[in-house]
Amino acid sequence: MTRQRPPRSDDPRRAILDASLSLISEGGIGALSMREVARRAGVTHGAPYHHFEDRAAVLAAIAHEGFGFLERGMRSAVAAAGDPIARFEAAGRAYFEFALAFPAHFRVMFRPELADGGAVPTMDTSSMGAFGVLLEVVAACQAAGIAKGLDPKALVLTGWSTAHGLAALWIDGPLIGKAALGDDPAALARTVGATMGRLLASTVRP
Amino acid sequence: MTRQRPPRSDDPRRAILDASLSLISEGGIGALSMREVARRAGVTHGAPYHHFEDRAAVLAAIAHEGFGFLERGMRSAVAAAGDPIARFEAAGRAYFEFALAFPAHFRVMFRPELADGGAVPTMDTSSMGAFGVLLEVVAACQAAGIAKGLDPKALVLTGWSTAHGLAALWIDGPLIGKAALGDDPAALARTVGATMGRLLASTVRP
DNA sequence: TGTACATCAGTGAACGCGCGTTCACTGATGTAC
DNA sequence: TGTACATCAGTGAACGCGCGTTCACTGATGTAC
Repeated sequence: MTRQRPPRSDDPRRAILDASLSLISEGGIGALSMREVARRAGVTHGAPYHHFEDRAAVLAAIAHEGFGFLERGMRSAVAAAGDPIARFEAAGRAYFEFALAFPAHFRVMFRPELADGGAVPTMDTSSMGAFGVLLEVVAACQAAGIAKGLDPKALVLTGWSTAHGLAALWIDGPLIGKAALGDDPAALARTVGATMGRLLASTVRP
Repeated sequence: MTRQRPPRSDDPRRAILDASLSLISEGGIGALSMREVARRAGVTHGAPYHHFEDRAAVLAAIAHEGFGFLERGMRSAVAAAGDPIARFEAAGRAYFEFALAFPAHFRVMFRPELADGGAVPTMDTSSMGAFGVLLEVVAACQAAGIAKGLDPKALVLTGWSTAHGLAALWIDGPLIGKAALGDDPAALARTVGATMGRLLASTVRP
């Protein structure tokens, strides 16, 4: 049988993506330049075009990878949590932790207008996985008597907004109230998660 | 007494800011170019430098203006609302409505890394006004027996994150679940606001 | 009312720069037989 | 094992472009007296 051909060097495509990600982490999407990426990857500026058609294709690849990471992170966090409210909190915290761990992916995923016209998958299609996780979690909450009177989709949107807002505030600049609440992101996530959890728990009449 | 000298033309500084805002609304901060601004304002590319020292100064002026709009919007919305929970909802909705009404300001305010190094006021100082509004509202809630057991600052952060997240998702691209929830922003704000309000209300034992 | 001056907004040429992208080419590494 | 060929990653020169910023200058509009 025919062997798979081994990569000729250590995955040059990956090297270009990684250089792009570090550039975006440091200076935002605007700082992503194909020439600087090539410099960081230690090649000449023509080389990246062997792996990506153009700059937009690099952004599209990053967004695609990011949506995958996000969904997998949320799924495994939810699976590891206990009761329904804990699962809801876990989903939100996984979202936030994804943003912390992959800030460049996060930035690209939610700025489609910067991708030069539609190369980045729209959230309506690509994010359905992560959206679905939240829907399942909310359904489990309501089956357990939590927040029974509320529209499940409204609850999903509220939870998503909260997690996204906290992540965006953290990533895009000095967080409001950072001084008052501490600048430990894990603590912030715990604080907000616990607040939402307590609010949900209070909907259950003993 | 000496008359104030009337403006020589119709506020050219304003014209430059407005051209910048429309550019940012359409293509993000990256689309703000001094030369394109001049074109839109109908002047040559040297003219804007009579009114702003450089590109970063334009962004700083926009951010400053935005923080003012935001605080005033939240204050008047809160003042017009009734009971404490309604005031909390009103503050969050005013935040979202500000982002809808002034998307370019909103983008600039929360992307300090793009302002070329600190010309944009940091949120820790400039946003204290809006932050203070939320703190007052939460204090009023707790005085009325709502969410008594929760840390007020945690509640403020949670509310802020929710409003910011909804706004960021709306502005930065196709909102998750837009298809499921409708694409009317006012309805979204009502949905999320009402959800938070119901959660808060359920903390009150009759 | 008239004259001298100051200020202001805008002009247009010029600077140097980094960028995205293309392209003919090189050299190394693999496969087929 | 040896030879011919294909593929792949990278090279480096070249293209045209829009950009931020500077600067000496013009002309209109105001003020002082």
